[in-house]
Amino acid sequence: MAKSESSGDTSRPWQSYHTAYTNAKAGMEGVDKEKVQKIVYEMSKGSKYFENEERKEAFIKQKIENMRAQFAKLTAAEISHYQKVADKRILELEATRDLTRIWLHVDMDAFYAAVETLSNPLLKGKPMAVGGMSMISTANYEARRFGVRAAMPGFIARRLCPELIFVPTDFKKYTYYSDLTRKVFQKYDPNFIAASLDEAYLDITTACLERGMTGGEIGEELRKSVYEETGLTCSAGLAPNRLLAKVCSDINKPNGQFVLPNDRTAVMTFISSLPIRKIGGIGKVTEHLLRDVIGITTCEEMLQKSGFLCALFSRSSADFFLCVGLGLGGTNTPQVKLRKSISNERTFPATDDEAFLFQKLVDLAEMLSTDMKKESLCGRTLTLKLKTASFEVRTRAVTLQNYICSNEDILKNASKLLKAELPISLRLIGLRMSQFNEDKDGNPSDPTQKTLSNFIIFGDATGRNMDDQTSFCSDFSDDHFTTERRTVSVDNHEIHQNDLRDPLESNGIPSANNSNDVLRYYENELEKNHGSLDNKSEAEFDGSSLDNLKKRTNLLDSEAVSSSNQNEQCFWVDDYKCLLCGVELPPTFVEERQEHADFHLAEKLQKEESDSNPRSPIPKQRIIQKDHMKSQTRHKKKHKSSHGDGKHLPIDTFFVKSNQNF
DNA sequence: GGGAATCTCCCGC
DNA sequence: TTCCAGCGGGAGATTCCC
Repeated sequence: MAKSESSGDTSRPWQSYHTAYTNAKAGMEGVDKEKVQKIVYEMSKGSKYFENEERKEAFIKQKIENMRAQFAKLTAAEISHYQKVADKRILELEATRDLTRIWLHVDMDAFYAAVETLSNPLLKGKPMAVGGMSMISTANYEARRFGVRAAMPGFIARRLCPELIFVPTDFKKYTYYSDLTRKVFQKYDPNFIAASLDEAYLDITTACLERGMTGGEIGEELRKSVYEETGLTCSAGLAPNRLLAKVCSDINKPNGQFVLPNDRTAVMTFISSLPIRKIGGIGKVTEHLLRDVIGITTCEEMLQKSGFLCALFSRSSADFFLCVGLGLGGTNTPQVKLRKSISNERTFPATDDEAFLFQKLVDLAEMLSTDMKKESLCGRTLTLKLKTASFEVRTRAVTLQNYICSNEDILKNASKLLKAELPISLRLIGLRMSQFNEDKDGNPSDPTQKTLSNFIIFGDATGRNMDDQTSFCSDFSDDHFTTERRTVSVDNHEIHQNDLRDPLESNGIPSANNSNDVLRYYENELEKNHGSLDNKSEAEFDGSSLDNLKKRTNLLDSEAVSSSNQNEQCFWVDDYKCLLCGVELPPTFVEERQEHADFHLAEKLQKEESDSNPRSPIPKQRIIQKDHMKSQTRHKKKHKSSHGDGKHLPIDTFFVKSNQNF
């Protein structure tokens, strides 16, 4: 959605609509790019996705503006200083150049699509994509001629190519063929690095020496061997390091290879006109930042403008950019890296149906637990990922006292995180576990370090056992991250923690396989909670459908999970009339009702404040409200900072990639 | 101030 | 008709506690 610098022609707005799939990919030469852009734009315009892309684009624009302002403020003395810093760093990096290794990057051609064609020859020669209407994983070369490519929604792909054949993904099949290719790779480098199912890096220096062959000859032999073993073609790139080998493998795709000699001049010539976007780790955002702030579009310019890179970016980012300019990349075989996290996520039609959302959580917890057990993993940081109906992504994490891997433990903690976000309309839920037990033997460790999480979850930092704390953890008071309130007053009626326990708590967790059970369980819980309120005012409830029940109990439920909804003073007579002032607001006016309730709450607080004895305790509601505001402020601040400060580029990308590619 | 936890962002396949 | 994934990695910023 980049309404970027080039979007001057308002009669052709699609020209500024840049997405991952409007960029050229191998096999897309000759595609009418403008036609594709126009179709993609027309089909996306007005959607929630489109609106979110616009929001994201605005943030990037702001980032660029911030960095431009910094750029403009640089004094002559500062520029001179940073140039010296850069020159020194370039010399240091140059000294690390190693031209003794020969790296080969092998990339299978349209892998998933090729495998599918292999198992169904009728697909041969026809435009085909692997995936579904929502998203396609890859497309064969026939489909790419229409502009269809990976990471494109299927419905757009079909518009571009009406005769497109869709084939569902079958990872078992791809893994099988991937294993076959890896057996071949192993012959050339037993320590090869598998980057994905269809990509690998091989250090073939030893193979070249032992066989008296050049890198190019080995590349040809390896590709032939892969074809013989699998019936699939691949492309290869040969270069002195992984970063360059990766770039090279894309040059003669499909079924070809490119050799970059182990010679400094050859490397520097190769890199000189190379667009920065070709480098792994430089994506859309980084490309825009470098181009629009400093005017860098080629790798060579990284060196020419090295002083500005050092002035505007963090040390590690600048280092990465300078390495790119010098054509340096990884030459050593890195140690085998242990897995850092494991996750599951699922997309579904956007909904705010809490029973549905909790059922999704049940499913995800079970999947995650199964996956963790398969790999003998136990972790202590659980992250809940949410994508709202408007495509906003949120994550909420908790670090636990003990390492966990059981379905029950995951669910118990995940549901607490989710509860704190309700009510919410979501289109995706994900669960990720990290901070694994290092010994990987599945035995829970007992980290005794006192942490904020311990405090939050256990109410103290003594490291008491979770089971001992079950009821407390399930208490909604911990949703407010406080330790003192074990009951909450609702108009003089105390709701005990057990009355409001987590519907997915381990005691009585419904079967993950039976969504009806979950729904029934959830409904029971609603009714239980509701019962407490019934004591207050029978007149409010007319005992009708579950939907009405849910609507009516929403108020109370929300109190239990969100500190923003402390509207105890507000009751809706006949489900639409405020008991306090008589204003009529139907249940569908959720936000308006909330605002109205907040108004009464504020009114009440004001009254309490003026009436209260200065020495008496602060009213509970105020504590809650304050907690909430604090939390809100924190989120707002983060939001602002993460988008407002263009100085620090996410280095991770670079060094994640540098780890992979160097 | 340091360390841990949390959250967001970026990237690639 | 359908209407933008799932997974993994990690840096940087911020907040909080000690």
